[in-house]
Amino acid sequence: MTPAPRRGRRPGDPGETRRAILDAARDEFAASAYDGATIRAIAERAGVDPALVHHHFGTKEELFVAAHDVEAIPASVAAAMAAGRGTPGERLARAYLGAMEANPNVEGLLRSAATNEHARALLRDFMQRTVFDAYQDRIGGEDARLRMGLAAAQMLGVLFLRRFVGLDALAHADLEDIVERVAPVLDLHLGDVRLG
Amino acid sequence: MTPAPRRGRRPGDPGETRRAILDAARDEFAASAYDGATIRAIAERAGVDPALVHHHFGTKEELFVAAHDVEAIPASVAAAMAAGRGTPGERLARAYLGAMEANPNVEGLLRSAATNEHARALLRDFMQRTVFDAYQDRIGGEDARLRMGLAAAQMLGVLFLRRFVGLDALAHADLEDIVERVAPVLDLHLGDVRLG
DNA sequence: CCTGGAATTCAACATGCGTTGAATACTAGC
DNA sequence: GCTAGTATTCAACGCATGTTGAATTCCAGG
Repeated sequence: MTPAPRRGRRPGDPGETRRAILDAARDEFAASAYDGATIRAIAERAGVDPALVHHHFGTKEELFVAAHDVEAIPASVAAAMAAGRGTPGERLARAYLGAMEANPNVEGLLRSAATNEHARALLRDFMQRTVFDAYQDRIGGEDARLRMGLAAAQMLGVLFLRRFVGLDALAHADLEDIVERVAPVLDLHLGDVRLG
Repeated sequence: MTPAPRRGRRPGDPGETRRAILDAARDEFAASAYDGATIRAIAERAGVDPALVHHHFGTKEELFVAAHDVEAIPASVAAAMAAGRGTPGERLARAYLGAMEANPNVEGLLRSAATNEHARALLRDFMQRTVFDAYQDRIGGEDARLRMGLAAAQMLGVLFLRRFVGLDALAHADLEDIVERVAPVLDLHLGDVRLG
């Protein structure tokens, strides 16, 4: 009994439609990665014609970039870290693993980075410029970036096996349980981090 | 001046063509992952018509499975580990990281597991049945599988950032350098492993 | 109230994909 | 040496995809 969708502009705020498309794109990219996600599927999820997606966001790559505005993430992670309890490693692990699991952005970006050149560049720049640069001077030593990379690798590998591969041992484990075990690794890699 | 390829069977061993196709498939899957790799590209890489790929290996999924016969990997890894030097963690790290970097199989499987359901199942089964089961009783404790998962996550995350994302700090680092830093993490996760 | 522009759908396009069936060339068993 | 089967290419089908242009409906400014 859904009334046949008619042509032409609708009454109401077009900004809402824009947001709906962005949300749909985030979810679809997270579920199927860049190459697997189709404009048609995103449009359907948003209850909209595929052509409208192009009208608002241009090409598929531009939509991907628009949907993965990662600049907002670091602030929320920093807040979670400042409010956290335990050793630096524990607070880092809880904040980052939590953020990665909660944010479809991150899942979409990671899934796509494994296959798509553009997503790869986006993730690389995000990690290097937005994350690593921010911690650079709070971590001693000349090999600071290598050690940050290894710490990131531990957390990212967990996400990979937990969400993408679905490895039983990790997929069914409690996140706090994992945090407890990942924390000492971060402390080992990073040494004494001064947070905040 | 390449002679126009003529129709019909060629003189010589057809097994060689089969092998060429398998090699091409491995490389192409490693470079572009399951969804990105096309039968046409594989065929071209092997210097062969796309239809021949189907004739020999059936559907694309069947080709993927045939190209990723991972059963042979554990044996070579075990050998590298037995001959290795250093702590258990060091030997594990060197053997597995080395094998992952040397084997296009692994790269293709990992890249594809991020997006494709079938590859995911293949990798999951490989890790659980072929790797984890083999170490199960050599590692103490009830949470052995969780700890193995975390150890695997550290190594896998390194590969992900190094090869897929191309994170500078890891991509340009010497592998032996990484081995030295990953080793204590494995020892931390796994405790005292009895190798061999 | 009228008019220019923005939002929205529809229909279609070109392209690339996995796959198939027929046609041809070689090989092995009788 | 014939004959059944296999290896190989060619041409094509059917489908899904990203993208575009025209048609229609609403909104905002004069």
